Amino acid sequence: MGNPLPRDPIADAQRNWERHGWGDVAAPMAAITAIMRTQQILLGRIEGVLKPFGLTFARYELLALLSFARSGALPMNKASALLQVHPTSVTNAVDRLQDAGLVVRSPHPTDGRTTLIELTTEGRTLAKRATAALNTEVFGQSGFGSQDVDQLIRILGKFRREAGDFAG
Amino acid sequence: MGNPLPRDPIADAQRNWERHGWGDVAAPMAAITAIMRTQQILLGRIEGVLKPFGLTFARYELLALLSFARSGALPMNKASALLQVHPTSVTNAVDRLQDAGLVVRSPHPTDGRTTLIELTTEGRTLAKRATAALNTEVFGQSGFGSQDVDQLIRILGKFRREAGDFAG
DNA sequence: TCCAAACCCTTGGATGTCCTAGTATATTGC
DNA sequence: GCAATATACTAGGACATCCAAGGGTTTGGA
Repeated sequence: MGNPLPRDPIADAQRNWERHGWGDVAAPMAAITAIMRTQQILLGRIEGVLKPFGLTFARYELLALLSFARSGALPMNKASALLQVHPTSVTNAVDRLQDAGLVVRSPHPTDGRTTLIELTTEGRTLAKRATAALNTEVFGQSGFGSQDVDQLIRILGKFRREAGDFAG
Repeated sequence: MGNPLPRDPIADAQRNWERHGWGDVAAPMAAITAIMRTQQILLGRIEGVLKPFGLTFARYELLALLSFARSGALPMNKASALLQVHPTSVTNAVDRLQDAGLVVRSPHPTDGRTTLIELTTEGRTLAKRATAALNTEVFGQSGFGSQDVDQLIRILGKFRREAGDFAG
């Protein structure tokens, strides 16, 4: 699945769009396709780094989120909102993290509907180690120049706000 | 799963990273996380537009790829390489597209190992209609400014080349 | 010539995501 | 106070992605 192609398939697609009379949306199409592909590449790198820890990106994200919560615990619906994934995805991740002994479910003290997810000691330790690995092996050598990083944060931040991700 | 958050969770994460002594990689982490989230938003829009056509993004991509091939047919391994997905993902997509009558498998004329995927007439028609819908409803109103589109294409193009996606 | 290595596709299994529906608990309104 | 509505989580199902392994076909070197 891996050898480099002789030509950029996205640039080719953009030319195809123009050739078929869709020149007005060819550039945004190319930009969006590039985002999809870049995400795929980055996710692959991240999963590769996390694999030795027995973690996937989805589980890592939850672990990291918990590790930054003051108490090390969060309601499931809060985690779902912050991670911006469907509640059932959180249920799934918690099931597996709990099986691995990294988190535990505990009842909410006042709301009987709510379940709290709580980091165990091993969970907290693993989150720390996995974060260190990601920082060194992925974020520290992203391949984006410093100015490009700023541009991405600006452009995508504006996009996310307009898409209704957050107020501000 | 949908109300806007009061604050940008990625900006919060970036602050958390800085607070924990990872200031040197906090910005790339934020940029990468923003790419992941942006991809998720865009994929959601795309799937929403394709749903009425009975297509998913994976199936649409294959259909579109075939519709741009001169002969309307491609070997499966070629499709796998161009779409940059695992061969088994192509097998899966072709199974479903074939069930829907949009493509057919045919043997390669000279290489007995290879299977060609070929568009049917319905497949070609549906590809056209789905592309028109995506152009109008997603690419035509991406929310990215024209200069931002250029920046994204430039930054992500460089990234993909350095990641080994294509030579050039 | 002929057999081992390389290549192509598919099957089976693990994960993750979403949606729909169902159960349990809280909150609201009359 | 009690019924109607809203909220929180989970079970089951549809899809997609990857990896590992298996069976058929081609290629290439001894």
